[in-house]
Amino acid sequence: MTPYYFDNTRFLVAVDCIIFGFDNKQLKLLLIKRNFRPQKGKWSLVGGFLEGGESLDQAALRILYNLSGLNDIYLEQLYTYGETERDPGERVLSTAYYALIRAEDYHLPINRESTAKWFPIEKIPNLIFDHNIMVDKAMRRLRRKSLSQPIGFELLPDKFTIPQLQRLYEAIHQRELDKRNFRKKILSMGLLKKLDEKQKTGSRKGAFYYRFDIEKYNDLVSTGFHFEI
Amino acid sequence: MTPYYFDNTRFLVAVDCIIFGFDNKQLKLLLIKRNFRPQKGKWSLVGGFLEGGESLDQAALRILYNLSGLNDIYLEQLYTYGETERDPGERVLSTAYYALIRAEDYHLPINRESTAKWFPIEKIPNLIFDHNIMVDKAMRRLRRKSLSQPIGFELLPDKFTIPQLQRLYEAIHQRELDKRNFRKKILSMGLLKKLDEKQKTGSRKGAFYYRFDIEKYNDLVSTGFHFEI
DNA sequence: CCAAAAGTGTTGACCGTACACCCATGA
DNA sequence: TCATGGGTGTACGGTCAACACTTTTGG
Repeated sequence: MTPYYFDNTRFLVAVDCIIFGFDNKQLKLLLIKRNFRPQKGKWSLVGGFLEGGESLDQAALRILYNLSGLNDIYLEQLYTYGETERDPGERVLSTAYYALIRAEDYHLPINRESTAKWFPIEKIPNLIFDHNIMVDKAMRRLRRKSLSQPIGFELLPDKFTIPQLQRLYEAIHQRELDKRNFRKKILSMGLLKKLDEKQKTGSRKGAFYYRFDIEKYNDLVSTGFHFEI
Repeated sequence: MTPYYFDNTRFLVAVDCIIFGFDNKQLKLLLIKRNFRPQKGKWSLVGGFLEGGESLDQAALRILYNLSGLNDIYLEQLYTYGETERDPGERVLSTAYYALIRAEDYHLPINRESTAKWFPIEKIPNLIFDHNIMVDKAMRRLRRKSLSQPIGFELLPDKFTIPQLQRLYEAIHQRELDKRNFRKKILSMGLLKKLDEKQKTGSRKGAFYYRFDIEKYNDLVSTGFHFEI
């Protein structure tokens, strides 16, 4: 590579991840206790610095993999924060990503147990720098996306019940939904395959499991599809 | 400032602007002929490198100001492109912004006349690097935003007529709209103030001018407002 | 047999869409 | 007087929201 641009300033670039999870009741966020300066000991998003040979997306995947051991995480770039004083230590740009992970897939690595913790989204503590702003933006994006794309399935196990899915949407939108209308709407899209199996925990009667029909989804996407809860 | 992060790689960061304009018929994009290597002579978005003391937003404003002399431009960050090989000259991250400018406000500076040019959005040439991808994303964002926020007013003069506004929405969405339904919808939001003055060019009868009612808009925004065309 | 969650339909209000004719005026 | 774009109302169909009772079964 020939260097063309020698004269220009170079910058540190961080990647910070807003990691959402769902435990069948609450929408949660994974935070860590920062173990280096500045602001050591305060809660923060999971993050790291962009390295020389990797793209931004790759850096986000690396950071998530190091934390969780998971590889196939739903991930989307959110925004890049570029205020000059956002990190009091030194000037750092930060590209924020948000991730959706299935609680069941996730097991905290032993070496993280002491420092990483899930927080319900209504109880996020004060975070370092501009991280609370990032969380707010991620929350708004998740709400919006969940209305026009079936993004919620990334937060649920492979097999799930309609009441489970409804609780997820209620957690994302922080309001109660009518179960008749919800079921009607969801099923009318034709994206769920009903299984012959029932979930027996959580109720006497039991709720049928469903599976997300990814093939039908891809068909619909390719024909310009839009769905609303 | 104490340096905390010495060990990490630093990166060149560019800011590229997708500049939309509207001339009462077509939606247009302002492009420039690149006058430095690599890929000198090819069409490109307007851009520049982020400098030491400025935020990303400030860099975008500086770049727009240098090109147009305009200060109060509608500007929004779009996405940050971080592939390692996106610039064949050397590794450069690029944060893309999109801007909406009123054609009437804009006069090309003399020194740019030979190199900057408006292109109708249906006729965008091949651009350098990943700039066509940026343009596509900006176009989709503009379409989406125009449905939920009255963003279109940024592209029109202070006083405008309903048919003018309709032509803008038709250009953004690339489909024809019914004029009765459009007028009904737009006026029902109560965001337009009718003036006592008519535009006499463009038709025999003349069309009443309207002005965007920013105060009512702010009221509505603060009460959680959503509008669709 | 009872508590607790799953499952099921109907109706009225509202909204989006389709559609055709008159108006004002400059040339 | 005529060509051109501006301006207006109605009716239909589909979608959203509100609403209450029955089913299943483990304890």
